[in-house]
Amino acid sequence: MKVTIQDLADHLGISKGTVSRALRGYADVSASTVARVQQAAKKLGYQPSAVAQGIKTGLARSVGLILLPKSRAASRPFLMQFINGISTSIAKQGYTLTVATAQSDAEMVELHRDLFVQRKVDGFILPRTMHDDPRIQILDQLKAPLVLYGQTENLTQYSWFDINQVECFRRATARLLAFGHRHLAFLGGDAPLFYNSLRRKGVELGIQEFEREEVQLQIFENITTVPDGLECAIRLLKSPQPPTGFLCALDLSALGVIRATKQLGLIPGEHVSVIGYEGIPEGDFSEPGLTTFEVDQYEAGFQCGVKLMQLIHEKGAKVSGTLTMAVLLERGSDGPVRFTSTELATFIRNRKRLLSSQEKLHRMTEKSLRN
Amino acid sequence: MKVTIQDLADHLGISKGTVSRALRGYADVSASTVARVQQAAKKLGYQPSAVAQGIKTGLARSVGLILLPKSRAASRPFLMQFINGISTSIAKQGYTLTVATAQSDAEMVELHRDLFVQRKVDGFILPRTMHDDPRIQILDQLKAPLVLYGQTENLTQYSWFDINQVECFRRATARLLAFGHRHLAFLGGDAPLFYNSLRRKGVELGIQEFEREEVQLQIFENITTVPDGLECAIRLLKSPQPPTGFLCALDLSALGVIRATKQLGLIPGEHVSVIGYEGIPEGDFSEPGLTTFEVDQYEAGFQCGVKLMQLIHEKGAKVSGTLTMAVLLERGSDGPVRFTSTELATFIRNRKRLLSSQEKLHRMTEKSLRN
DNA sequence: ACTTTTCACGAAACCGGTTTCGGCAACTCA
DNA sequence: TGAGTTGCCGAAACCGGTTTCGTGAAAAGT
Repeated sequence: MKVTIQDLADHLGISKGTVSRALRGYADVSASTVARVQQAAKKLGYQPSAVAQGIKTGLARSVGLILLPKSRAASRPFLMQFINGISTSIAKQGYTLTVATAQSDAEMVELHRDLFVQRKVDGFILPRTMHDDPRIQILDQLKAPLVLYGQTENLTQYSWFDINQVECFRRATARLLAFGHRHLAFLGGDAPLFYNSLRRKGVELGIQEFEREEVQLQIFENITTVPDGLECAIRLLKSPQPPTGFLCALDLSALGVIRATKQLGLIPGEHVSVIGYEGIPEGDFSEPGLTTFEVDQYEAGFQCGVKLMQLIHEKGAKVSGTLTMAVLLERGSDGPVRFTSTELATFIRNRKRLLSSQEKLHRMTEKSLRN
Repeated sequence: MKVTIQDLADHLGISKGTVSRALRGYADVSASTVARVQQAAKKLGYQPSAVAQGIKTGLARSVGLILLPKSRAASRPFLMQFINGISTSIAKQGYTLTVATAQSDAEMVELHRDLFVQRKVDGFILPRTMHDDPRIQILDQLKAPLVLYGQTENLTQYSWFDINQVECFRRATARLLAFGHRHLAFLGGDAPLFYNSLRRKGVELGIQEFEREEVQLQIFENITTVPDGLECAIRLLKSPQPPTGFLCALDLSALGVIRATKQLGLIPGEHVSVIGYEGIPEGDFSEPGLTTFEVDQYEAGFQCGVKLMQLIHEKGAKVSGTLTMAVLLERGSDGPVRFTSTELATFIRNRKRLLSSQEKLHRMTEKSLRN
């Protein structure tokens, strides 16, 4: 049924060793034999079994990517593109991508170990790097090749790829300051993940560089979902000194902030400014659209794949790190400051009056135009 | 460095054959030896190489999923959950998921063939089934186990899992009819994909079952993106007999319709009704929220994985198909009919007057309440 | 007590490739 | 023409497991 190297050798009347050498491109095979073998291989549809090859070479020709879908509702809109990037970059060398999911951090570490000792994969791409990432520790022990998508401590020891998130948030901060905002809030994401420190650092850097006036900054962490962002923003906006500019580590929390803004009868982008990070599609469907940094996940996956291939194949290859930028999508959720913090607080206190009268007028308008 | 079965055998002073039999659970090994072997395996951290195992068993212990990311901007929000479902269902049997991407239909077919003849995977899950799916044809030739996520012709020959999309769209149609809509439009998706026929059939069925009054239905195809939906809806709404209810095969096109509605100064859910399908997160962020059918992609992946494991392991296992339902998320984008088609046309013609006066009133309101 | 069966394990073949080694034939060079 | 190269290929070892086969010793049966 399935054609093996022995079948091919028998068909050609030569030994399987010669067939193998011919196909692997060894020098000590005559050009004519190579041609004959290649032709016959194509004719019979022979392709070497990756499994059988792996046993001698010690390589599975596969790289691992282990995901942690925290909740069943979690959506990763760009996973497809990240996977696409990895897959296309490693396909050139005959590699494929093995994807697995873990339900907890502990299980995730185990999975990495098992997949590597079972030789199901030859190396790993580690997304969502943490502080003192336990995956790195175990893979170090096993001397498993790895590439980080993100940064961590001791960066010189590993290959990694990342967006310059510090710079992104520095620019976002400078942007809001240039718009005249003086009361800012930073809504951080998952505290244990390394990206969070970087984004916060960017904000702090942006404020530090700004020397014209005094700036107020409030910092929060673990604001990772829309409800988180909504709740946090409501609380802040109802306080006596509400921020007029929100810097959100995640688009999701930024969308929550926008919702909060509207619930209070404010217009996002006019009364309050919001900037997010990631570029998820939802950001284009909120009203106004979310100003955010769009990350090219295909490129990220591609670069991680390239780096991992280097580590696996070029023995003694040195590790390398790469930083790139995300592009700012200027949509409508931020803009020149309209109110000072104090004015905003007053405005919000009057929101009920505003809302009810607006609604009345709206109804009147429509009725008068019904036909 | 890496501990092999021979190392383990030497360490215990027994033959590697016995070690293998002990670990595989053969009967002809004494209980005491089994215990000793298992203990030593755990102590030395021995795990059999999947590659080496595969050569004798002929199995790679991996299943394939090949994706087609049409454009680099494409987002599949629930891919994560689909993958999670597959991965968890096959992990029990020691299987992992191999994911690859193809850039064209032809490449996709090739990839399936190559991955199978190279024995990188033991079977496939095929999402997004097409009419006369070329993947199925080639995999049939190779006698490769496969499970469809979706339906196709000759369904009795394959294992498959799907949402009852006919029923979903029948219900959606019945819902709009019950709301009093009598002019409907169906915005279909990718014409070559099988789901499109099913969803259209559901709409036609819903209308057919409705016997009270005459119903107008307009059908369109290949409306797969937000701009597609926007453009199509604008055109329809500006026509002399605009539909008052839109049935969209895809949430994305439904979101486009909602945008169009607003551009024309109409209120979605009041002046015009829109229903989508899939349950993408963006649908919750449009205003109003999109009424749609939410598909449990985790469950879909899980069931596909289970079925594929059966095909691979239980030889002579019979194929099986499963239909389940998606749940209707009733958000704000649909509701009781307000205008007949003719009234709506008139209303839309007056939209400019409406819009400009609304805006004026809005500005007045705000100014009067500034402080 | 002798045969038969069962138990538990070692030896070896095998899976489908890769890679080393050795040798024959042709070719080069003196 | 004989010795030394070189080119090309077959034979066989090897990779790390699984599985079959055979056998010695202990247990069971008569």
